[in-house]
Amino acid sequence: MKKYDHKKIEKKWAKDWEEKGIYKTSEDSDKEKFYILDMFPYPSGAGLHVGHPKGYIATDIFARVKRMKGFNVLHPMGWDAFGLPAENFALKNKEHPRTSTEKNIATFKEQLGKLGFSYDWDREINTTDPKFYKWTQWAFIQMFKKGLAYESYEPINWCPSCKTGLANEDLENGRCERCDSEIEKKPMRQWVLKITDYAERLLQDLDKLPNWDKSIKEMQRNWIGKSEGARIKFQIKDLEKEIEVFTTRPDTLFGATYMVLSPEHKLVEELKDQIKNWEEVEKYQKESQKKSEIDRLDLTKEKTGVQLKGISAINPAVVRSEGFRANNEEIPIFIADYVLSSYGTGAIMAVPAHDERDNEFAIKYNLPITQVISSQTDEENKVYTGDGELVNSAQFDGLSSEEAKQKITEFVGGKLTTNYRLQDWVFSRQRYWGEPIPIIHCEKCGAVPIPEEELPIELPDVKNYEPTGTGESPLAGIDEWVNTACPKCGGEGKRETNTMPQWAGSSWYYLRYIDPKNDKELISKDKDKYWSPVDFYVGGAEHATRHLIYARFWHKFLFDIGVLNYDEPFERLQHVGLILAEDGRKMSKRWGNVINPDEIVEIFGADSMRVYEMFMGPFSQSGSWSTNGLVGARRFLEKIWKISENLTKTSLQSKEVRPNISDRKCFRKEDSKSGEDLIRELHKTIKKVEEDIEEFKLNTAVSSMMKLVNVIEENPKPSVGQKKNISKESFEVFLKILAPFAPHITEEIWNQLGHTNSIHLEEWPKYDAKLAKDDTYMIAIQVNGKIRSEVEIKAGTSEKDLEKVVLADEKIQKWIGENKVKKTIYVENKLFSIVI
RNA sequence: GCCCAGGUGGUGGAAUUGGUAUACACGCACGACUUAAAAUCGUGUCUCUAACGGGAUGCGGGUUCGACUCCCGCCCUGGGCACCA
Repeated sequence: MKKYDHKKIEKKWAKDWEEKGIYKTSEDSDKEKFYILDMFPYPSGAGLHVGHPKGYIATDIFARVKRMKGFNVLHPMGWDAFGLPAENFALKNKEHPRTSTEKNIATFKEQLGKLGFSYDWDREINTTDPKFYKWTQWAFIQMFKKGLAYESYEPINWCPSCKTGLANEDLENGRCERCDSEIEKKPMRQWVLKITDYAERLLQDLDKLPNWDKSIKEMQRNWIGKSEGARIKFQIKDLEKEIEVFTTRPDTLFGATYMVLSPEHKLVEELKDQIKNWEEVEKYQKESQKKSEIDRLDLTKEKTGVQLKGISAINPAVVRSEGFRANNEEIPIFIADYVLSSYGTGAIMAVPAHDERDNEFAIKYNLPITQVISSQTDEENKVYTGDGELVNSAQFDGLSSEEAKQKITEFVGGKLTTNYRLQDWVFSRQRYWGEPIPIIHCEKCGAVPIPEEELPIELPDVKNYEPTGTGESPLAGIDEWVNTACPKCGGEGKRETNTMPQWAGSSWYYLRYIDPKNDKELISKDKDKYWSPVDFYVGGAEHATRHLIYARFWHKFLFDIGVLNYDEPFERLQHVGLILAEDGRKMSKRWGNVINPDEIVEIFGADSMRVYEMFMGPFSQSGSWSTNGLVGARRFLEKIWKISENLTKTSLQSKEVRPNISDRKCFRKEDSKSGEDLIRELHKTIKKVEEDIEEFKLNTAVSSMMKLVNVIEENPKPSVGQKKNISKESFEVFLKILAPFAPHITEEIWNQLGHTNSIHLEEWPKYDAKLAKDDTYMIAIQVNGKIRSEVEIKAGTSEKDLEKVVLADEKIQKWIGENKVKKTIYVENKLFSIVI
């Protein structure tokens, strides 16, 4: 018997497929299209580990099935190659990010090449390719022209010792991870995209996406964070200044007993001369800069704040209610870090009777707590955050919260508004390795976009990747590049030296695969019409909010300016769970627990790895790698190899016409004595595998095929001396459903069985619905919810007939005894329950 | 802390979505083959009990003839929290 030599087989067929180009996508628009996409990888220097391909394997299986079902499939791959690691690598090793990136891509591509993926590499894209980022820059210019890109001073984390901006991830307890210096917030001129203009649509259109994971939609809803409320202005006493607050509870306005500004609020600076305890205030502002938003919002941490002494605000509702002027008309103003400048107006009215945080703060600083919504509990100082009937609210007493929200807002000249937690997107980085922002600054004309015909603005080479010390990008040091003419007036201009964030290219890359060579436009109308949207998008759950919201935003924008025909990019979305190392931690160089797929492919073969990764567990769940577990997948393939060996020995003499798989005759009874059972099992398996793949339950698809193989092995041989336990035709049907999972071994066996075409170009087998069902069932019999016996029935037995059999059952009679049967319940073909 | 997932044998997991809990696989034990080992094949493998039976799906309660599944309250683990990719 020949050995299952995976190395030889896998190499042979990988070469063959490439030569024949069997996975090339066509533009044949008569066929129905299917666009299935993986989130493209960042080609890091570390290469692939066994976790990366999990999602790629699953989409590859799906793509292969769709091809077999006759779809024109687009299944491409590319590289998200701008980003910080390449730049840091360049800093250390003085190697241009372009060269290190190219090397990494080559490594990734070689590794992926061993895993049997059916990508159409003619459509490969790379975000760092000027031909690609020309269109990233083009899209930015369109946004600029529509007023969606603007400049603003935004705070960044600044390390005064490294003289560079830092990501939140590079911080450790508010200190620089590298040099341990304390971080400052430094305002930096930034380009910002007005994604908030799209907040409502991004939220509403989630309803158009029934085939997205519910949890991801929920996370996006919360990220967008819509809340209805009002903006209300509070006068500062004796001064010509106002504080505007956003509140979701204007109905509780009479209960506002103090106000809080975020420490960064610009009024604080403006009121410097009136604030008597300025030193204390300034100190608090500095302290709060060090805290992250997460710390500031932590409900378990004790609230802190400082009163702005010397000034106070007037509660507009109280002051306007004649005869109601109590001592709570004038209220103190605080700054406290539990109020964020990025949310609402950066200022709140505090209602300690009806808000948890305000309540905690009020108790700590001994501030009055005025109940204005009646609640069931009469407990003093108890927070009640629900709606209810107004009390202590002058002429509004007795109204419901809902009515009062509108009436009180009106009464004080406020405005009912909607607020979103979503913030505008800071879209510039003071880095080298990113897309140059195509803007020229002119003293006369301001920020001027570069004329479209001059795109792309290529990233120039720099001598030095070191931070400039001013926080500007290394590009700022290249005078001959920076200094240029203003495209509008021809006068002196300076190029924008900020680059785009790594998210830019990934916000629209999926469109480029559709039309990768188009030099005239981002995408041609016809191709967009045929291929869009992406039918199925698979990737990590860590992208649930940012990447997926950014991409939806760009897509909607491109739709609005007429580039695209539909306003949602991804029809179906599925997230992939991580593969952790055997020790349960993330795979990382740092822990020394990385498993390289090259080794696995070498020892066990790509097919075994593919089958194992799908079999590990539910696709979206993370789990630990186990090389032991992989052995099971390998054994499964070896069993199949063995069955095929027996087949080729004994059955090749029977020359068959190509079987018509929908014809039940092709599963011949002569398979064996129990051929009928085997045929049923085969049809059940086709059905199960097909349905499971559609639902992305790839683990149970594999297990059902394993079951079938066990049945084939157990199946008695038809006669002495003959080793065949399944007919060639039936086995070939099985091979076809296995082919998407294990493309190499199935192709090899298919070839050995005498076929000259590729199994991957075969049609997906159709199952016979009648044969995919059992003809007898075991019915469990319960008495008062406990299983007491079981009976076998033929399919189609009526409930009445079954009841007779059940009640005649000795064991059941014993359990019923003298009791009366109150009720019976029949679950078809499963269970019969008796209640006594 | 907030948002989103998840918790089932020694291990990864299955369970037609309220209907026989532990499919499939790994591991382990015993047996067959072998001079021997590996590989392969076969048998067994949640737990208590001599048995009849009983108990188990993170913990505590509830709804139901019936709960891994639904509801309430806890505990633990993972992902995200806006400059990681």
